Amino acid sequence: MDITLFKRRSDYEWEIEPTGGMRVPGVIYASEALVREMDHKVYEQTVNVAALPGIVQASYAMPDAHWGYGFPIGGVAAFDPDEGGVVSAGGVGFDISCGVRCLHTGLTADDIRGVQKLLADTLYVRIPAGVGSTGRVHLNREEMDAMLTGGAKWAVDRGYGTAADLDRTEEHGQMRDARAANVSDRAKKRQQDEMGTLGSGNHYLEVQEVREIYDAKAAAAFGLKPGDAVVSIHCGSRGLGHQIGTEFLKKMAIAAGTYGIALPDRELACAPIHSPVGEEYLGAMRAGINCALANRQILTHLVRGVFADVLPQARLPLLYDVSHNTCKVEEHVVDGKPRRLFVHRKGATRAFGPGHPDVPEPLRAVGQPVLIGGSMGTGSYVLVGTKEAEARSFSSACHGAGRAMSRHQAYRTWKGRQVIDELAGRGILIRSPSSRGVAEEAPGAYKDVGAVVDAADAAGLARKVARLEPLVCVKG
DNA sequence: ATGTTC
Repeated sequence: MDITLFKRRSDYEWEIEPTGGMRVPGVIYASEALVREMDHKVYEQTVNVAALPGIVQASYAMPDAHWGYGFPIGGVAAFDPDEGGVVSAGGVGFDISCGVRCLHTGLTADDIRGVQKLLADTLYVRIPAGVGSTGRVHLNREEMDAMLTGGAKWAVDRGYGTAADLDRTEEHGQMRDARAANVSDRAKKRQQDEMGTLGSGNHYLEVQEVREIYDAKAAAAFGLKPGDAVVSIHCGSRGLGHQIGTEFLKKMAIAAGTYGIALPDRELACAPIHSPVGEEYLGAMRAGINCALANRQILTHLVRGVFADVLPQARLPLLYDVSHNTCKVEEHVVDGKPRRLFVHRKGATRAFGPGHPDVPEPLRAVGQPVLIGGSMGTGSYVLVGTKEAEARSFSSACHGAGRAMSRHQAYRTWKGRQVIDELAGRGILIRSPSSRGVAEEAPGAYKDVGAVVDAADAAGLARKVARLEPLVCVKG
């Protein structure tokens, strides 16, 4: 990307001054090197979002931003319903409430290495992964609606996990104001056999080792120390979320015309927050959030079952569960005044700072855990929310490494077998139903996640706490 | 991301 397009606010904050139809500035948080590496489409899309009605403060892009459908992936935008603000399905993303949860194990990485192959094989057999994978949980109409309303709480009520898990999940595991009736029969049908499944693409389940601690106080509060083994799960709302996104993009394209909203890009289809379509989407999207929360909760139960058999001394309490594809109603201070805003985070993680009432009490003094998934070879990070991010990004941070190479290019560059062998040589066991998927997810196809989290840290969006490296990875 | 193009 051409760096001269930006006004440099600091080494990690790059402003696009408002011109043309832009109602607010664009702001990209990244190092100069990351901005230069970004696709020019990130610039265009950040500019386009800034032109939407009711946008507040700025159109933001996180350090891992890349080209998405309409909104950039790694985009954050907040809208005020009282100023004509809109909600956009493309501003949430197709995989509604895709996110990451991290579980302690009470074990060390050495404990894992003793049974690493057995653990990898058992996880692979018991955790359904891949395109169209189905699970053991099958929902009739009544249970589907209960799940869409109840989220992770629904799952816990049916024996998949414990009440303590809910204390460590955003929204306490149950998104309010979800409307199962707003979710189409087709979306429900696609999901009826897909609960407790990982899906495909960049979704994964990993057993990881805590390799480095950057913030001793936060790490202690999070219960992380070097050599600890943890389990991270990255997945979302599967076919249901995708179907909701697809249907509402069409409805919003029509609604935008009806309400006379000038769209700089057709993909930015949106509707006023308080319009019938806007409210219908919000109810369905919240049901999609509950689907993703329930899905990760059932997967957690499956993982605990595997550990009970392979490493029965293990205990797997939840550290935290974050979603990085959402639109949520939050109170934020803008120009000294608190306002109720609809915050879209698409490929961006909520990152509440210390003292925020929505951070679980045992963690509140240090801030919300921010879980960042990396690639199979380079590992992942745990960060913590900061006070500064409130003013900088509506308390948001990056969500992952971001692709540096298209899936197709990665498929042409690597063979799945080659990636698996190379990682095995470094002590990382990969299990996947798709050799092509592994090639597409080769570590070399991703940006350097370390550079991304360093930029997030330096920009004050969140602070680095720990780095995790994979021992076992089940890929979809 | 996605019953990998309704």
